Amino acid sequence: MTDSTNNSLEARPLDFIRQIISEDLRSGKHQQIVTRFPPEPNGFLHIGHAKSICLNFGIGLEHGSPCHLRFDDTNPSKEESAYVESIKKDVQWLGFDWGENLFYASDYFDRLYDCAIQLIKMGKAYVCELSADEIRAYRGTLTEPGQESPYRDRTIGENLDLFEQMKNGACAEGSKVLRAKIDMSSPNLNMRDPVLYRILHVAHHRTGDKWSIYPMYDFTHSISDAIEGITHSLCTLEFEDHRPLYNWFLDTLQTDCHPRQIEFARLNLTYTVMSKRKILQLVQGDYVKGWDDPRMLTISGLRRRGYRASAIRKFCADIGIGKKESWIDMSVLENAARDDLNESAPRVMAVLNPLKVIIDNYPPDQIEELEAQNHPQRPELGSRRLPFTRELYIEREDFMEEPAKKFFRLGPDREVRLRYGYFIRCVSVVKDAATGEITEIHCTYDPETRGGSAPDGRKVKGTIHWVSALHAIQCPVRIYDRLFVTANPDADKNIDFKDHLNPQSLTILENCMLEPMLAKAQAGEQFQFERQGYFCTDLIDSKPGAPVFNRTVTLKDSWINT
RNA sequence: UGGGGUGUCGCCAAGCGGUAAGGCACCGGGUUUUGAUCCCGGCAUUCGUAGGUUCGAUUCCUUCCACCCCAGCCA
Repeated sequence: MTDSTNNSLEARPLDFIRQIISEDLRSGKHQQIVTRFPPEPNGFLHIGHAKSICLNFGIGLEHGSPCHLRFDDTNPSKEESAYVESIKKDVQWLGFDWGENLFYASDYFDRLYDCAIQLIKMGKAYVCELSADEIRAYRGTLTEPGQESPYRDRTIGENLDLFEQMKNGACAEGSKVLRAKIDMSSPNLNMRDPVLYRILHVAHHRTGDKWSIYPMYDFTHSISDAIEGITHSLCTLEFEDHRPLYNWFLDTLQTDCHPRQIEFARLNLTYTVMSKRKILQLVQGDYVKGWDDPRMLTISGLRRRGYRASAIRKFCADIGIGKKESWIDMSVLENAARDDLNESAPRVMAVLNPLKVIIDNYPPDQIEELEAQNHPQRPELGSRRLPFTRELYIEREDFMEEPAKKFFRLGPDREVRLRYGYFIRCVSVVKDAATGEITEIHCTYDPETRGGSAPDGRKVKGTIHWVSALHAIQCPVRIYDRLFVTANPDADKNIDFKDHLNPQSLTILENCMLEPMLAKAQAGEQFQFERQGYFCTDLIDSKPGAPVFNRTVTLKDSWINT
């Protein structure tokens, strides 16, 4: 099994980035490669980040080369150390290891400052006192060139002096910025004298109040990559326009290392939103219960939902890497979870919506123990014993008083198999006189069919799950569904994406009846509830002896589609 | 109307001048004490468009079309 998994992985063709890397190694351009995952600690990681993590760390694993984890912490007004911790936890949980290579852009603030001084001395940077609005106005438009700032031709000495003042906290926020002197008429707006440093009188979660100026992304990122000896700097498509600027910094400063920036398409998934801004709105507006709400496609939400890291890695491998703006169907993610859990999750019986069954001809005080396999395809996972008694619960959906045409389950005078139990036949139905609701059904069992097969060879169309009423444990099960009802919640700019929220994304079932061994389930343990889906005990809300279950994903169901 | 990108099956995605891999989804059939899994089979004479080069083009050239990104002192 492991072999076939490896083979299929090896058989997978290389994506365009891995092709470039292979060629760089083959040609001798690089002896070793170094990649990096550079998150900004301003939120939790989500499935889109997982794509980048699997790419960067995956390449590292494939080549026995390092992949750095570097926090791009240059905007203290939005960043927190709590996010740093959650990001480290999630990357680790996904199964990746940065080893000694944990870095922060803020560690480079001194060197970045030196680079800025260097640019000023080269006449390639200047202190500009235009306001933010003026800078925008001077930048020009997409079709018209910009105008040069009146401060553009200050002397080097003047610039040095003013930048020093900015650094010392002598200037008000917004009063000055340091800008690169490139080309105000460049068709690429990023080259129109981009801002390098802005004044921010904000304490930084790592450097405290040492700085009152903070470097901007483009400047910081390119130099940080060079400092760390990154060979391939992988980022998403929207940075394509920034590549000339990335290169300009490294060329102008003549750094020893000049990484190659390569852009790939970010992940879009149907029935969800991926932007941090929107995810933050869902959290802060209490549309979900926190960053790790199991409906969220954050790494922590998926973990709580019951996804294993291996499922997320498989998903990332399945979707590939390209430059085309793509929308991956949610079913691909769900399928990755099923595939992964099908192999590993022990099978168990759980009745979500109980209907009492009384077996009239079963001795009232008798308790039998019936053997059930933990995983029919993997006998090495062993078996367990299930108590069988006169009163049971079955799934309400498994009984129809007037069975539909292809309904294989229980109905009046119909016989079905209780999984690992007996064949039972329904003999009568009891209803609530007032509501007409079925309150219990009476059946008879065939003692000859113990274990589930008939000596006379007769067949039965359906096998249903059950649980002994006397022994079942009652506990809540949370049924999660997709968070949005439309495939692309933010397709229409005139409609708030939150209007597409699925009101049924969470249903809490309070009196589910589960087989007794589940009382001992450990937090985070995954199971297959036979014929229902994959479920796990909630990491947060489960108490010892009182588990709370979350539905990770349903089983495929060809009946429901008929 | 400036610049940068992208267009191969419903959704992803291989293909790198020699006659369209694979996954998801879907549809058949088989096995099955989970209507699950598993197993077989089907699923683009066609690669955004129109031309050109070539014995031969999804792959090279040109035209046009469509879509995405860029005017933060965010990343």
